[in-house]
Amino acid sequence: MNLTELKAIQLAELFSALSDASRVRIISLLIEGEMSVSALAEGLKMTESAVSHQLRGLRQMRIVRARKEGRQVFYSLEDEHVQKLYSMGLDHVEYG
Amino acid sequence: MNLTELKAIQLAELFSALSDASRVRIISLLIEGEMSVSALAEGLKMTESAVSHQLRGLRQMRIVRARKEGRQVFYSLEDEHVQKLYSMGLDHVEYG
DNA sequence: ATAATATATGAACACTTGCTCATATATTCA
DNA sequence: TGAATATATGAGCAAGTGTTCATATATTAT
Repeated sequence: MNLTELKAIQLAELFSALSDASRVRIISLLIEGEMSVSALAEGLKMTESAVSHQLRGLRQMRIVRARKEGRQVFYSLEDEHVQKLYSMGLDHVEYG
Repeated sequence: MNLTELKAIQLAELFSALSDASRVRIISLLIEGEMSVSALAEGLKMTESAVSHQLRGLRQMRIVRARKEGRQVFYSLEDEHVQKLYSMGLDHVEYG
């Protein structure tokens, strides 16, 4: 297949989105529907700042999308690709 | 789904296997069949030491398997899970 | 306007990661 | 046995990551 270095880097970046337990947990919540930063922070027992920092990275990778409503910002998954990767990975961890 | 912290960590570890361009390229070569450390090093233009260090990590994550033959060690993918993650990720990068 | 609330951001720091270089181990060959 | 070859490993280091803490920005309520 002779993967180009560029694509190797892009692939690595994509998988990096799920290479941290906090981000995995954020995504696992967003799979169930959109959530505000503070709701995520409470659900994950993380500070809002830490969640916000992670969301920023996920936003830049186009993994999540932000929707502002008043002073809250609701995040949701950008598309179904990451969700598919997530569930395939979970299968591997659970029954692999 | 209420992902446990343990599973979040395991998932993150699994995706970490593919979160670095060198490892992605190693895996992309191993998808085509088993290879010795030196063949990988040459194909990837990496030192054998660097390749060996990465293979060690992949071995510990049970992503690759080692088969010794004389003084060479041939590596191959442990199962098809990672290959599936890889090709799904590649789809996303190429047409996503 | 002022205060309160929700989120974002930057700096700082501890921790991790991936490499190089030197060295060790194992195997084959002379 | 000793030299050569293939791989593995440990130390050290530069670069990257994820958090906290302080502060900034935006929005709403009084």
